[in-house]
Amino acid sequence: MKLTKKERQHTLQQTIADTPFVTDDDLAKRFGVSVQTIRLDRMELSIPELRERIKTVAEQTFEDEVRSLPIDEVIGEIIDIELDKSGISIFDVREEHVFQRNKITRGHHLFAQANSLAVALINDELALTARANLIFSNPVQMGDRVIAKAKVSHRDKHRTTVEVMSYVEKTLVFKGEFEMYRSTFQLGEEN
Amino acid sequence: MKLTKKERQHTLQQTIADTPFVTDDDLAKRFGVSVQTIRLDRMELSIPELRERIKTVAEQTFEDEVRSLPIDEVIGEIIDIELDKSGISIFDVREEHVFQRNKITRGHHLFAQANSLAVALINDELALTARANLIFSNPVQMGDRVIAKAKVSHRDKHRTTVEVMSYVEKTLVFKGEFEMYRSTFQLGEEN
DNA sequence: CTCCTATTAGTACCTAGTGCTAGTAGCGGG
DNA sequence: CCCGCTACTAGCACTAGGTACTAATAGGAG
Repeated sequence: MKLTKKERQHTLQQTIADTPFVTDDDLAKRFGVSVQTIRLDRMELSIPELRERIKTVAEQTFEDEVRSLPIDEVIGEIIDIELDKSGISIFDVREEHVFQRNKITRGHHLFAQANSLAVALINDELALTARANLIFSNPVQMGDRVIAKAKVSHRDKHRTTVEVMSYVEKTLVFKGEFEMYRSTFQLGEEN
Repeated sequence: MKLTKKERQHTLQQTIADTPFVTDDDLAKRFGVSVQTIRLDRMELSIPELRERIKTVAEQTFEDEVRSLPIDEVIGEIIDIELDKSGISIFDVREEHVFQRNKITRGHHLFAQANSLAVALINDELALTARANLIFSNPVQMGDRVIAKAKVSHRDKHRTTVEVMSYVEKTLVFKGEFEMYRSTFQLGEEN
């Protein structure tokens, strides 16, 4: 038996969300209705045409790429940064970041957020972590928003020490001291 | 004065690389030639049409999204383990684990491997990292195989200390001391 | 029986092209 | 001076994957 309009529209929405590169023609065949019906459905649900959907996805990538040039490969979103001084990043803990059994955030994600932020802070061509001292003071649950605050505490010719404190609400959940190695040649101008 | 064919084609290639969402019409106006000339240029340079370019970018994103989900559970492959005593895991460094600029492994992947191994060693329901002391003694390149060896060095009622040494060939690249917190209630069977 | 909803069919038009044929402008060689 | 070559331009038919619109039909509720 065929689906009702409501059922079909609901399924349609799901199908397009899962496989956005599908044409009206494909959909019509899949649901056993005419192309026009699919078009009416899309209109009612305000789903744009295939080309617009593809374009949106592509534009997203392009924006991401442009944005990710300087603040490259960061875990968590950097919301404020002053090079060689301080920075703040946000990391929302989702399903894939926790232990399945107890829904507690796996330590390496907190480390990754803090370490990424520390790397981003360094105003040099090359920045590598040389040493780190970590304290995981409180477990972080799924759904928590972790705010990491980093501050450069010491700096000499080749080494920069960064202190990162990560909080959920007002609670300190992680503290890390990162000794970062910098390359000698500095670029000076950066954005 | 106008550009020669060679100059135009070279600039065209650059322009499309920079702004892939540009139509032949736009390009024709930009270079002061006809649309047909642009089409001939694209053919000679085997540059696909706008829609194909957009589609390629979009497909890339879509694949990336799927791929980026599982930074999951155990990082690296555990090849030997004796609970509460010692363990070994292998981690092959690929493209997605390194900094784009210098192809050096990002620190959090080495941490993740070591920390995962430390967690796996603990024969308890709940194992959380409480503290860690890390030394990244040598940079790890793309393509390297990192072998992490973990050993339990100390154990009391609630805490277990695990020492992890990671090597590429015979070179120590990472050393970590993990203080792990265990839950009291033990299950015995685990994998 | 009539109104309403759901669906289908068909037309004109759009964009950003491909594929093809044909024409022109300028230049060098014989 | 015409011949041939390269570079460029123009036009037409056709394509996919649509939009926008009109019209027709089937089936049920009141």
